[in-house]
Amino acid sequence: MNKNKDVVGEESSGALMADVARLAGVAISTVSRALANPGRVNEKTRAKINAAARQLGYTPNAMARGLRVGKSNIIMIILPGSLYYGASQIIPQVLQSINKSLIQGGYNLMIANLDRDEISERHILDLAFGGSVRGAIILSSKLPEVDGRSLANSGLPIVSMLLDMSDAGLQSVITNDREAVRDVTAELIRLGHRRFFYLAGPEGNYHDVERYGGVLEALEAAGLSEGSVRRSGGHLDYQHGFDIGVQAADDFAELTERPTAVIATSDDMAISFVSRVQRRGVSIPGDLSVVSFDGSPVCEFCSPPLSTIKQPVEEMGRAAVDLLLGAIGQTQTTAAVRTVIRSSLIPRESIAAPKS
Amino acid sequence: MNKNKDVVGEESSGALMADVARLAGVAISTVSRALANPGRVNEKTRAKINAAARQLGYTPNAMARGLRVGKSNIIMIILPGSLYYGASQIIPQVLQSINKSLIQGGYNLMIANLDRDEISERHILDLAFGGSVRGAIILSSKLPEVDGRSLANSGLPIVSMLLDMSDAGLQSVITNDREAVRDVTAELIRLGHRRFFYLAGPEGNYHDVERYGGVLEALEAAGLSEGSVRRSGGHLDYQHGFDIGVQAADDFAELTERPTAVIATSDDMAISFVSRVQRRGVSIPGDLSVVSFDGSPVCEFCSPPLSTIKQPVEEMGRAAVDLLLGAIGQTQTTAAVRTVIRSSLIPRESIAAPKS
DNA sequence: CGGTTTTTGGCAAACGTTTGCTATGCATCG
DNA sequence: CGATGCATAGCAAACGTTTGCCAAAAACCG
Repeated sequence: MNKNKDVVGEESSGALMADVARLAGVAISTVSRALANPGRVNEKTRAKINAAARQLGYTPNAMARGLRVGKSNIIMIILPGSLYYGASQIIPQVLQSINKSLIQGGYNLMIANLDRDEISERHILDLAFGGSVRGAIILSSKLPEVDGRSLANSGLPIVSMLLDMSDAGLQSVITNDREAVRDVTAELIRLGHRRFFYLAGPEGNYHDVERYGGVLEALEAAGLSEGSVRRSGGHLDYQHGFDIGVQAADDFAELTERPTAVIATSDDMAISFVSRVQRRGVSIPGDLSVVSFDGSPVCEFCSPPLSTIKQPVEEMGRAAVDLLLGAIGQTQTTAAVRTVIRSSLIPRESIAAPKS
Repeated sequence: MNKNKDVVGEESSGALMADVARLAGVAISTVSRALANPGRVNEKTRAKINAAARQLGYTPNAMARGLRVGKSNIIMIILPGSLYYGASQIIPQVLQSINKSLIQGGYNLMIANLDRDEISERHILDLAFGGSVRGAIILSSKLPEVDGRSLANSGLPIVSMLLDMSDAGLQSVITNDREAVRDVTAELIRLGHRRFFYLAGPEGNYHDVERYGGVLEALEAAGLSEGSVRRSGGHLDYQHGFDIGVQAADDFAELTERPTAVIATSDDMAISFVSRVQRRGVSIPGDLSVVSFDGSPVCEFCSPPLSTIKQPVEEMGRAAVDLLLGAIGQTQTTAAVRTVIRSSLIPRESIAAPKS
């Protein structure tokens, strides 16, 4: 469009390596080596080449490079369903953390959404098999697989996050869901609670299984029966956490012998649940203690401030990237391992000893 | 690794177009045309080719294609700073909406973070000038620019979102910040409020300027002086919304003649502010009405439920993608236009007439 | 049935890098 | 002083597609 006479010889097509070579008075191959390799070219020539490159505003073409070396520098993150829940920032935080680590390693992050349809699976497989991406971080329990192509044998390094998929042969970075819930349940028992209300995620979901497992372990350890806990929810996804909490408040209201402590599998559930039962006159923590999972910052500003188990999202993201980049470096596929990073309870006023 | 004798001739390198051609007994070029072009090849040959492709699990190499045609199918979204705020899901929602629309158009989404450092700017410029991306959606008021390369003259189609950058020549998809705040302020005035407290975003920030402008417009229209509103905040970024609210609660407590209505520029600010002033015995909406901006779902479950101006994030995302893909189709760069999608107030219990 | 048009398929040249191999220059060594 | 080695630079062949151009075949027309 606009021809500016000065230093930036901007053609609409952009400067090529050949242009740089010409300007610097060397061969193309020398330019390539000067820009990428370390000591392969004379320091003086390199300086000349760098100057020429800068003057032309030269940027190497990533696709040409990728084609030649057979590698891309793009990592794909496979997200299940929605990117956002009610108030939880888990996924965005993961994204942020992963992206940051990736960039430091010279990689770029591409988003892939794995919905329940075949289209999105095919899309992801095209990315994987089409050489577009160099590795994947997956936050879903289902590996895309269509028409005999499966992400599992794409040859790509894959790391699982949040879910333990080491059984499926994937390096997994997870938190100690079960243990964390067990500990907080034990603490509630220690405070004197004997009847529990559990707000469940989708039936069979990894997190729900683990977290509920934690509750049961604590009950058993304290000699309490499985009947001490009532489940609510179980049919909705985590992204509908608010709805689950609202529903659960209704369920709760109908109970004759009311539990004294609530364990919610996500902050969203806890937040909407608390809001609704308070409206019905239930006092927290007077009548009911509440604790939930995720560690959303907003919990601090609820009334009362909500106790929550904080997931170490940043650390998990970093760890996942480290593992992935490590795997990219190797030729060997390392045996699947679990990397567990501990969650920790942030105790706040929503927990107290039961009244009676 | 494992050689399976059956249908999936999976070499570690993957099937090539040449393999498909050989299996189908045609030339490479015919395969290319059969897979991409519409009517250029006989229906029967095409069927044979499709069968062969499927049998081999063939996936075209995206980088080779990209190199040849000089185009990628990746769109980059340039995000300023953090991906997550306190409880607001604006950015994740944008991401989700954009990604969804993009995939339908056959494009992929790459994330680029524009921090305040030169590294990230350079990174983005490399992406833009290196042919990696086909277009960009930017959520920042600053266009990356380093060493004479500037995103502005990268030749890429760019669409701005949330911020009006039509002055800088960018198509912009925005909401009516100013008007929405003006209307809600007017409504508060109508209810009888005369003294306002305004929780500000960072000084000079587009959204803050617009929203505060809306307040002032409403005041003026009602014949109230600019002194009717006190500002608090202004030095922190939106991502520290909770901190702003906490701070503002302190400021508020020190005022001798207290405002009766609060207008917060983000839900986060409102949430933490409300939490803190309630603790000091301020009753909402009895002593103080509160309204904020964003429309975070969590506002419904605050006590009292918070009135908030809901941004049409999904729609804006869709619109931005439509514009971008439109611009990609054209050779002409269309003149910069603003696309405004209206926000709307979700009225809840946090607003009432002032006491006296 | 020869000539003309239309369809269909193949050849080979791009696209912009990287990199193995070779050529050159220069210093070092016997 | 000739031979050997080492550093540096250049040539040209890849990488896996797409596509302009041409050839062959088929269909159509007079």
